[in-house]
Amino acid sequence: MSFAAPAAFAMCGASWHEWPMSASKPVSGIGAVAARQDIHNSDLPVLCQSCEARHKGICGTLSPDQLLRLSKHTSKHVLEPEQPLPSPDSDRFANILKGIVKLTKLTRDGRQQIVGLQFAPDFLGRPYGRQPDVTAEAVTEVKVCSFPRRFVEKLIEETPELEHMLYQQALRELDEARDWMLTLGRKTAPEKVAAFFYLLAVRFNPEESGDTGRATFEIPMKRADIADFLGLTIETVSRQITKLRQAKVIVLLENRMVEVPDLARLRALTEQSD
Amino acid sequence: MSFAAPAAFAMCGASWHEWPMSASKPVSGIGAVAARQDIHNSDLPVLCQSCEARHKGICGTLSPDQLLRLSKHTSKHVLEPEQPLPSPDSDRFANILKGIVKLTKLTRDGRQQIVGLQFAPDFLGRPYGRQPDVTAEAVTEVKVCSFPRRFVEKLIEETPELEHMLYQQALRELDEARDWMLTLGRKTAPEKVAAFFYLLAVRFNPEESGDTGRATFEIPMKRADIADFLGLTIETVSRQITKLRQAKVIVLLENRMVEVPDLARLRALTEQSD
DNA sequence: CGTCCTATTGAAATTCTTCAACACTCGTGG
DNA sequence: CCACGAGTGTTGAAGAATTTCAATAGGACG
Repeated sequence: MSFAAPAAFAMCGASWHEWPMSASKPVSGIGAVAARQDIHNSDLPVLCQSCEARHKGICGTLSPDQLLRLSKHTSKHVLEPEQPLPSPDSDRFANILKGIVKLTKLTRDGRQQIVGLQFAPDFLGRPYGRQPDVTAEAVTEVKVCSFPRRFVEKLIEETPELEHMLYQQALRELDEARDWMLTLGRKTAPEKVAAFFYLLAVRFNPEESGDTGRATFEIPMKRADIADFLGLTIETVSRQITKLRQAKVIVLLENRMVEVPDLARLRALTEQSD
Repeated sequence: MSFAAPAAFAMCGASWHEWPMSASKPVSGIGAVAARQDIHNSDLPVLCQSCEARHKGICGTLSPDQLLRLSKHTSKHVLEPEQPLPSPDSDRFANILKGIVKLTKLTRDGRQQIVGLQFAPDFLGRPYGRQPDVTAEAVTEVKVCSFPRRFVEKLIEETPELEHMLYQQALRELDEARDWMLTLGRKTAPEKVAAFFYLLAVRFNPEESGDTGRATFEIPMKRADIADFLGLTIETVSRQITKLRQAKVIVLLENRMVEVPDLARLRALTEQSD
């Protein structure tokens, strides 16, 4: 099944703030954050009640009153793969409810690097000043809530808990970015591709990441995205995948479905130690 | 001139928490942050009064009372190049008062990647949980104030302004990390080295970074550090520096002193557009 | 003066990219 | 029903960029 984009959405060009707000449904997530667990569904804006991100995400730090005010400025959208989201310094912020979003950077001659992958319930936006030259695009089908930048910034100022949660997310992203810098700067193509699959395996099979087990998952992006993530060419990625398959480290069920029979073996390839 | 390390300091091994606290002088920075500008020097702990970081840094967000309490747990240290600092998840946090600190990551077989460079008055530490496998080392001579992790964490909890400032720093570091990811993943060796020199030129000559001017600065690290920063080998770095010199984009006065006659020309090499 | 550390340079080897051809899937329209 | 084209992925061969290995030079220091 799939969530079809609203018709009006098809008119959406490259810029987020041109989104037809009339087509949007206000919505928000409520959180199961400790301090707020005593809030009942009935206290909340109608559209937050059924929000997929209710148990996590920034909305969990907000009071019912704040949620209500926010929901008045909120719109919910579905994006198809490749559709642009507000760049992190645009005039709208957003919350990912479902799907994967890539943050990319470009050189003048068109070389591209993915500098971040974000999943639900991540917050998308760069409070306080601009983040130069970063573009956000849907990788998979993506559902988001979006809000006016100004409104969220005001909310942050009056809600230390919200800023706290955003700080946590920033720290997490920073950890991930630095992990990836080691991969980009110092690892070989085989290691990079193995690291990518290992990343996916752990992300999508968190329970069995005891390293003793197997994992099955769908590669959520096309080869070009993988290449842009790893700092390689499509061809090199393809060749390395072929080698992993020949070595029986992975089994490709379809083009996108992968089975890893032995996670420990895959992880070993992540970082050659000889 | 140089700040000699205290004698007791010479015994300091790889781990920060073994620092001889008896040899430390309590100290702290006070900030010229708006909300606190009405504070007089005389209200402050003696050692904060002469702190080099007084006009910026995290201490600027603290009340005189908080500063006083903090200063009781604070020690000041001088580190020589290559000396380790507390890794970002150790049990001590710190504030850089002077010098440059590198954050590095290692693969099992010893390949190294610098994932962050920090300057005064940056805060060193990773509140809330661990940052796996990151090491911090002095690049130049470094002066720091250090504090017990627990104490700072408590301070953060009770001071939203402090958390705000740390959030700002995290966002800045994230921007820088992502900028660098583009360089690591998608730029050629000549571009990488040019980007490195451009970074230094802008950092150390911020006034004249109007791109019309010249810049003179000292490369604050050795070739091995540059290589680890750029994801290259020492030899490649050396060769690219030679080429920049031959092309008269830079003039090497000594091994470490660099003059850039035309910043715009250097910047152009940062990202080939043909 | 010898040693250690840092930096440079050259030549060979390797890795990755580039260029080019081909295969597969899916939807459209004849 | 099949042909066509666009989008995606794979594979091969040649070329380019970077690393590796090895040799040398300069400076600091005892």
